[in-house]
Amino acid sequence: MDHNEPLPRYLEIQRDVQAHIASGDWAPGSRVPPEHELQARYACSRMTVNKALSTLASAGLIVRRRRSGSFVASPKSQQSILEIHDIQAEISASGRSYRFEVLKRERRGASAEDAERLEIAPGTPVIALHLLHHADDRPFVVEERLLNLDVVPQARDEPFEVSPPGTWLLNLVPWTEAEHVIRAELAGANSARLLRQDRPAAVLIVERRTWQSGATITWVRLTYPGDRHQLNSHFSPSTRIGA
Amino acid sequence: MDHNEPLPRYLEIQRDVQAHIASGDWAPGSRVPPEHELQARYACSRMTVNKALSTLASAGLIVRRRRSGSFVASPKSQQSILEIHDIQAEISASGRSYRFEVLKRERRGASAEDAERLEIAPGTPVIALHLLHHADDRPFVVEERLLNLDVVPQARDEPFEVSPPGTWLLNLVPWTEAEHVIRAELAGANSARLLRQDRPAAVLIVERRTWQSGATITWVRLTYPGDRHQLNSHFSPSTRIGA
DNA sequence: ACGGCTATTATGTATAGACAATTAAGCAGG
DNA sequence: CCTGCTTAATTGTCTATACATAATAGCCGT
Repeated sequence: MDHNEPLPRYLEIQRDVQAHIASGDWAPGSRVPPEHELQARYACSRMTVNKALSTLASAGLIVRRRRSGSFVASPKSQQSILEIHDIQAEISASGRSYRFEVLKRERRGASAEDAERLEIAPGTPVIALHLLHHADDRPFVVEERLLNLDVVPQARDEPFEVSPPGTWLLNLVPWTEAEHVIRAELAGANSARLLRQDRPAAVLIVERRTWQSGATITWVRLTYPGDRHQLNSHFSPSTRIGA
Repeated sequence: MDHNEPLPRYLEIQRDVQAHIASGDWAPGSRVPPEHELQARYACSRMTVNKALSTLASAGLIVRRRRSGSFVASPKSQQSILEIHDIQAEISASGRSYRFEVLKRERRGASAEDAERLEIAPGTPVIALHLLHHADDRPFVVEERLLNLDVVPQARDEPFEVSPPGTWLLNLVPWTEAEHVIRAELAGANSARLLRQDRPAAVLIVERRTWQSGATITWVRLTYPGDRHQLNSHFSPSTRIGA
């Protein structure tokens, strides 16, 4: 068939550890067994374990410290790779005050549109949200979000009064894949009103989907006033190699 | 000071190889010396060489094949990581016909603005270009570009008649870092005219800078009609590890 | 309590050697 | 000339071991 031949040992170990992390079995911040322990468990040499863990470390899934041991990286560190992200953090980082309001919160079975956006079956329970984020009391971005309750059942009764859903999710669920679609549009009546733009005006629309090992966690559409916001991202081809 | 202590051997080798690639000394497709040769040259064990080369391979800078050896990767493979990219390829891939015209081509000493965009000293020789790309004979995107002749001297007398500069660069120079700034604006008179938009209209502006080991290669501003184009990107937190 | 010394633990790097897997290249036979 | 076999080059993986390095934890003397 596909790969009947056994995986190399280091990959076997690597995936095993990865599975523990992805499943939440080993929570962010918790300790990964030290090399000598894994060595015993998998009956191999320390170099083999080391290769597995070093790879995971360079991929950012775990953090390793001498004498202390290896720890599951907090989702925080993943966020920095995206660089387009947590709105609360983004605003706070620029020294402005942050505030958000929930315009709508609804639990429902997925509509046809919801189902397409989350790549799930219609009728699957979801949470639909509309929010408005403010920076220094000026409207900053409109957020429309769908949450897949099959993947994040914790959201079922979460009121999102303290933390906005983006921040809440980042602290709760590690994601393994993301997709962005970005476009420019003329502001519609509704977003212009919410964002207090004089029409005609341009808006920057970011639609993002996030997955955790294959299952869609959330879909979000962010509508920014074009003249007041821009996206930045800086990256290297893959793992950074040079200095 | 900073790091007086010597680098680990494997990093020393890794950077040495990387330097040969970045400088163009070892062109894309050319062969990297086999492990046993580097082992002799650096007077170390093969595992050390292996670690250096394996890292470069996982970073996509080289490709390794058993029995054949290791080869400098073609910049082509790096391109797929950016995913926002070669306009010619993007249009051709969607089955439309591609055509471009050079509206302006000028060689000059960097102006204050040029200098800031390329992060170079004013007066450094640059090439400034204005282009218009067409898909199926409809205007697709306006390109404004600056090329740093210190890094890419080959561009000095390149007429850009066959390939547009983006494609030309991708095939010539490997990049090690890139930065994007994305925003939405109302179309100005000039871009609306070139892109044949009815005003008011929204445009999506992408500004990209590309570096090769610290030196800015090029700055480019792409202006897309907002209603006819969107950016897509799909990615995992860092290097893909799993299947 | 506080400060500093020491032992211990875990990772980081390196070595020398071994065998496996892949495949290009050359060679022999038709 | 083509076909198939053999050889050899090169990377892939693994082991066992060693020493270096960082940092925690505990101890000790004040």
